[in-house]
Amino acid sequence: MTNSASALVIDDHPLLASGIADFLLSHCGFGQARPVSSIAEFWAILDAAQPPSLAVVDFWLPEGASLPLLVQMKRQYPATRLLAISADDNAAVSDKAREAGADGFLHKQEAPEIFGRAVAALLRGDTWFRTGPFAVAGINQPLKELPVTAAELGLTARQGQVLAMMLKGLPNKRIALNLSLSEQTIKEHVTGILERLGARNRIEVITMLRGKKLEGS
Amino acid sequence: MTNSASALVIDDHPLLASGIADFLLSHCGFGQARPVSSIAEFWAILDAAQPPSLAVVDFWLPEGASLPLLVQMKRQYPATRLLAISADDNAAVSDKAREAGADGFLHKQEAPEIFGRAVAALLRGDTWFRTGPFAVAGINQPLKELPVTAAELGLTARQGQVLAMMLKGLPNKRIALNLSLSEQTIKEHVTGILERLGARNRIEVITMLRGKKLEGS
DNA sequence: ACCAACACCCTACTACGGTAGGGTTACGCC
DNA sequence: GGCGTAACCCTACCGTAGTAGGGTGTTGGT
Repeated sequence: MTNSASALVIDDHPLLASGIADFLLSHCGFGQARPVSSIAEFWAILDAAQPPSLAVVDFWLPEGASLPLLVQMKRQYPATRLLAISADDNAAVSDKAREAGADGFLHKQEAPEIFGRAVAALLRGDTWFRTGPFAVAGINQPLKELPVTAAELGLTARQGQVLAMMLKGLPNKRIALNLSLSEQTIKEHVTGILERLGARNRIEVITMLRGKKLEGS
Repeated sequence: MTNSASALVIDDHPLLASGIADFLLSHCGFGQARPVSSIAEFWAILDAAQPPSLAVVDFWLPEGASLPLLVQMKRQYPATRLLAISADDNAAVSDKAREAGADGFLHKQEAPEIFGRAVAALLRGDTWFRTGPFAVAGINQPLKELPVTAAELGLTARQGQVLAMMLKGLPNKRIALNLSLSEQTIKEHVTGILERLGARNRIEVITMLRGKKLEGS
C-alpha cells in the first residue's frame, strides 16, 4: 500500500506519548505518529488535518476526560481506530473503554511486541480486548497503596495496629479478638486515633487515609 | 569529557522505559541508556557491568519494590545518581523516595525539557525535588477514581445519591438534610444498598468501593 | 524517688447505624 | 382495574461506636 498509516497518541505523560509514537514509526510501519499531551492540542490537530488511522488514548487522562473523548471520537471520526491504554490491570477499566467506543484496550505494561500486534489488529479492522481469567476479576483489584508508618501519623505502636485493622473495615469487637484485648481498650485506642488525626469517627479516618497502607500489614 | 554518561531505566511499562532511554540518548548526551522492565533484569545488568552514572526508577514498581530497590542501590552503588519518577502528584510520594535514598524526584507528566534539566542537575551532583505550594499539600491528593453508575451496581437512582454521600463519609443525618428527607428514609435506602451489595454495614461498602466514584458527583 | 506516657481493665452513658413492621402516595405495565 | 415497585413517612428495638471517669501496672526519663 502506498498510503502509510498515521496516528495520534494522547497521554498526559509526554515521554510515554513520545515513546509510543516512536514505536509506531519504527516498528509498526506508520508514516506519521504525533504525540500530544493535552486535550486541547488533540482536538486542534484533528480540526486542522485529516483524521488519523489510529488514535492511542490514555485511559487516565486528567479529570476523567478520556471516556468523553472516546465517545466523541467515535461519533465524529468513525473511521479512526481507537486504542485505549491504561496502567492498571483492572477489568472494569477495559469494560469502560469498550463501552465508550474504543476498538481495543491494553495495559501500558504490555511488551512492545504485544502492543504492535494490537495495533496491527486494529488497523485490520479487528478489535483487541483481553478475555479469559483476567476478565473475571471482580470489583476490586489491588490498588497501589502508599506505605505509611504509625509514627509518621503521630500514633503509638498499638494505635497503629488498631488503625490498620480499622482501615480494613473491622469492627471494634473483632479487633479486640485479634489482639486478645477487651473491646473497651480498643475503643480507647480508637478515641486516641480520632483525636490525633482530627477525625470525628472511624469513617472519616478511612476516607481520609484512602490509598494509604499502614506498614506491617 | 571523553567518558559519556550511562543510564539504566527501570519501569514496568516497557514503552515508557524505552521512551525515556531514547530521550537520554538523543537529548541528554548519554552514551548508553538501557531500558529494563523487571527487577531481576535490573540487578542482573548491574552485576554484569559497570554501575551506570544514573538510574531512573519508577516509584510504582509492582509490590512496592521501588523503595527497597532505592535503598539497596544507595548502599551498594553510592556513585550512581538515583532519579525516582511517578505518575501521581503526591507530595508524600516524593518524600518517601527521598527518604529511601533518591537524589531526585519528578512526575512522569513533566515536560521532557524539565526531565532533561533534572537529569543534568543529578549528573552535576545536585538534587532535584520540588518544593513550594506543591509540597504543602497534606495527606490527600485527588486520586484517580473509576466512574461507576448506580445502575451498574443494581441500585435505584435515589440509592445512588445516598451511596455517593455515604462514600464521602457523611452520616445519615447529614445525608437526610442534604436531600431534604427524614433520617429514617435514608436508613431504609442504606439498608437497600447494603442488601444489594452484600455488605454488613456502611464501612464494608466504603472499603469495597475504594477507588470508585459514583457518576454525577 | 518521682512523674509522664503508655497500655490495660471496668462501669455507665449518649448517639448513631441498622432492622422490623406497618402505612401512604405515585408511577408504569399487563 | 389490578399489580408491582420505588419513594416516602412513622414507631420501636438492638447493637455498635464513641465519650467520660476512675483505676492498675510498667517503662523510661530527670
